Amino acid sequence: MQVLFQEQTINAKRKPIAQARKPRADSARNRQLLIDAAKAGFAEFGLNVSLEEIARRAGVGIGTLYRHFPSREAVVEAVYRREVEQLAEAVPQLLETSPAGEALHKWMHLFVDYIATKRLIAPSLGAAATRGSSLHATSVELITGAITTLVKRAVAGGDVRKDIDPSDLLRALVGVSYGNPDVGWQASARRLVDILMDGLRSTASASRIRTARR
Amino acid sequence: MQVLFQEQTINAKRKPIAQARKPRADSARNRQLLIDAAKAGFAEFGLNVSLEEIARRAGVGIGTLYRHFPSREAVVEAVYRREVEQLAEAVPQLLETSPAGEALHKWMHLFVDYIATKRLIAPSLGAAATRGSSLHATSVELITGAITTLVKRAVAGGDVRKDIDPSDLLRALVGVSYGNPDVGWQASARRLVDILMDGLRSTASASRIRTARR
DNA sequence: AGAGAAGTGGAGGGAACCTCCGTTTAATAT
DNA sequence: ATATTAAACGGAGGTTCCCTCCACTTCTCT
Repeated sequence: MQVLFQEQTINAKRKPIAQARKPRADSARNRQLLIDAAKAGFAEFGLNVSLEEIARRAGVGIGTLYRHFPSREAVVEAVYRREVEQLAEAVPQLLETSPAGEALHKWMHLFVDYIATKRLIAPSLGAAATRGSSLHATSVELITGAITTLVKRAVAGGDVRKDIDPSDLLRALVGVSYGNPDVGWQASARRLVDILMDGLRSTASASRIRTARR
Repeated sequence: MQVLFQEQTINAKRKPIAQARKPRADSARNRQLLIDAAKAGFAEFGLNVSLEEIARRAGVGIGTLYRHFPSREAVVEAVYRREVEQLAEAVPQLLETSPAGEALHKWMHLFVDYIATKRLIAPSLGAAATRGSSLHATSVELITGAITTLVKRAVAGGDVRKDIDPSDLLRALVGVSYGNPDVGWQASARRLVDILMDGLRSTASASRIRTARR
């Protein structure tokens, strides 16, 4: 006790300016585990999985979940946010391991998966991601950046035709993924992506399909 | 007991075919009270009012609510259904008490209110009212019928110009009501409705505004 | 008026939400 | 290496909501 007091006196000026200590490793890890568990839970039980089930799957206590995410909506938003980030982060990784054309193709399939989760959680995402929100803006930016990079590289590598506007391609992907809300849409979207990719590759008919300007 | 038996014997052939007895008065009344309470509850507390709160407001037990509506979604659907019915039923009543032009005008304001509730409960209406459902079909039919009648009468009465396509007008109303999801949209929609009505009345510029065919 | 069908109310069991706080653990100081 | 301590953890438990069940009441029809 005396020692304690002495120490305090000696270190009285210890924190003149907040010098944050390194964040704990387990905290970050648990956060990731929770997001993974949430995504899996949504997929398996639908949007109304109990938060306790999510915590159980992540192998953490319910209190931990609530410390990381104060509400259900915060959980949903985190899942969505990470989904978009992964889509963006996949780009360099794909470009490293595959030729540019193939990288673009694979990414387009990832995009279909992304839309699948987005559709699933959209109702609960609610106001957080409406047109105009910062979340929405960030997502659009990240995704546009990703596809632009991929297209540029594929064009540079001669894997796809030169007259591709990345925004048009993105619109095509969205169009392929939305609008058919039946059960088989995901498989259908995948097939359409493959066809789209074939179209991109063909240099022969470069003049036949003409994408609208903007 | 003997009497009982006799009666039964005498009336043995009472129900050769299911002959429903008249539904009880209190049942119908409670149903209405519940729908009213639900609409009020949604407006006051949002879409997640507890069903118990709704029952309380209606002055009935929770059991009664559940007998009438087996699920939350059923409650929401009933509210929506009645909203549409009221919109249709308002027509003859308006035409009785107002000149045809004014009746149309008033109805258009009712329509804005209708959209307000519809927007509120849409998320929970979910699959029940998607394009293609019978609920959706019925609603479109009722509403189209209503506005068509009103327009016809107003034209016949000389209150509005002759070149009005009811479907176009309906589209305009929808356009005026959707698309601006901010807080002031309802007031804005009302102002636009008034302007629209002024436009309908003016016979002078009948050629200036030309509605697209279908 | 009396019988019985139909409807009612609300207690109660179960599930999910969320808070609170005693315990544990990782990061830092010694 | 050890001590210290801020940060994070876990989960019991209070609260709220959901929904079922059934003893009781009320309405309709004879």
